[in-house]
Amino acid sequence: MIIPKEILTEYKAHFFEIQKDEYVFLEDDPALFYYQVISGSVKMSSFSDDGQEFIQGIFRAGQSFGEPAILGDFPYPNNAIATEKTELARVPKAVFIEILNAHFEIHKKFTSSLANRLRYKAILLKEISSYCPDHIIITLLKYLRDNTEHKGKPNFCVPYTRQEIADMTGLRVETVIRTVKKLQQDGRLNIVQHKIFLR
Amino acid sequence: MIIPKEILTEYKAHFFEIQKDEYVFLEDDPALFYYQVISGSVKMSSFSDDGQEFIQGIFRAGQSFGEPAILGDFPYPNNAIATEKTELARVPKAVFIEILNAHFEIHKKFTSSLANRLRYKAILLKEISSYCPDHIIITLLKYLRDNTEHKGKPNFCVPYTRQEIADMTGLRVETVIRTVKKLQQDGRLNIVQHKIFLR
DNA sequence: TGGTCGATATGATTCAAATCATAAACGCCC
DNA sequence: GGGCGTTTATGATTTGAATCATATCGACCA
Repeated sequence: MIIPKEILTEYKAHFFEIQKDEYVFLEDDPALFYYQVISGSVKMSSFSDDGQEFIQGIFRAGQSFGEPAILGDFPYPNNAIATEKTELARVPKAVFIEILNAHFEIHKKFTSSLANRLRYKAILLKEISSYCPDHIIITLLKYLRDNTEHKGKPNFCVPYTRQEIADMTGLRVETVIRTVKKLQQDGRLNIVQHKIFLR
Repeated sequence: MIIPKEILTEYKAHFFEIQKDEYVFLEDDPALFYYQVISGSVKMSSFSDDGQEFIQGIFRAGQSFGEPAILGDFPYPNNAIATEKTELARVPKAVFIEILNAHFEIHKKFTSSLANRLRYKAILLKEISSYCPDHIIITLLKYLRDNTEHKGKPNFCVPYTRQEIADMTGLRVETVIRTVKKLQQDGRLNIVQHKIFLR
């Protein structure tokens, strides 16, 4: 919970619910609100001219999204859409800034969170630009294993479909399917009933 | 100047000079210091197994680098190397945090800067993963034009070599050379004495 | 003035991922 | 239980950027 619920309430956050596949905001919308996921999950992605989706991030309970646009003062760079029935809290931009100003430790949590997302993108950028699919996918999966609630737990069950992995890396589904299969044959990951496991 | 010189001095920052091609720190070094460029420039990049360089950023006078590692609490993710004779200021991690705590407006500048770098990487990621070289290069050049001191000035002279553009996008020099030439033929940019111009 | 180095240029060839086509497996709901 | 949509699977073919090879240009300097 990046901003504690008491504080959200104290600053009169608006709590509301949206359905699966409902949009929270669209790419290029002016960034007017800070959003935090209470339950469910929200996907931020955009589409290229030929309709290919690129997933920039998926955010779950306790996480915030869209706040880089507020902090950096630019329009939302992607669409935000609920991937299931989802409960959200939101506060207007000015209130969000006010909260940061009043609570150093919250502000610090946000800079830390931004720094970590930056790291994720830096890793992915380097991978995508200089390695082959198996290296990209293994790096992505290991990053996910080591940077979720799972943290170091053994036998990490990858919570994404092959299509989602494709949409996070820019690879095609068929390539992901083939590569994941090859990685299994090489003993670098396990597949049990189509689910991908990484120790 | 993301942290004003008076404040750097007040907190007893260490000012020093390094020569061209001298390293400031290496990839995976523990992040112990905050660095700010006084004059000159510093390149952050890393190398893939086969020796291909990927440039994550180039930082000039007034800009900071390496602070995401401090703020996000992870090792430096890249090498930092001077691309010319360069003057730097540095303060230890704890002092940096202290400065943020004491000065909300400086802290805010850092969150804003992180958000903007995140935006840059998000744009590049999407481009590299779903578009062809000409689209990637035009998007990169336009971003650079609109997000440097240049801001909107007409006829932006791209301050990078074709090799550097290649190393920022993961394309090969030959591809960049060919693509840039094609873009010129299509009238989407100008080349005068090998220098690339974008209106 | 000639020499060296880094950047730009260009053609020929290769190769791996995208694309296209089609099918099987699974989950879900009426 | 049967039908439908989503996910996974697999083969055949295409394609465009990487790779390899080589040449030219320009700046700097001895």
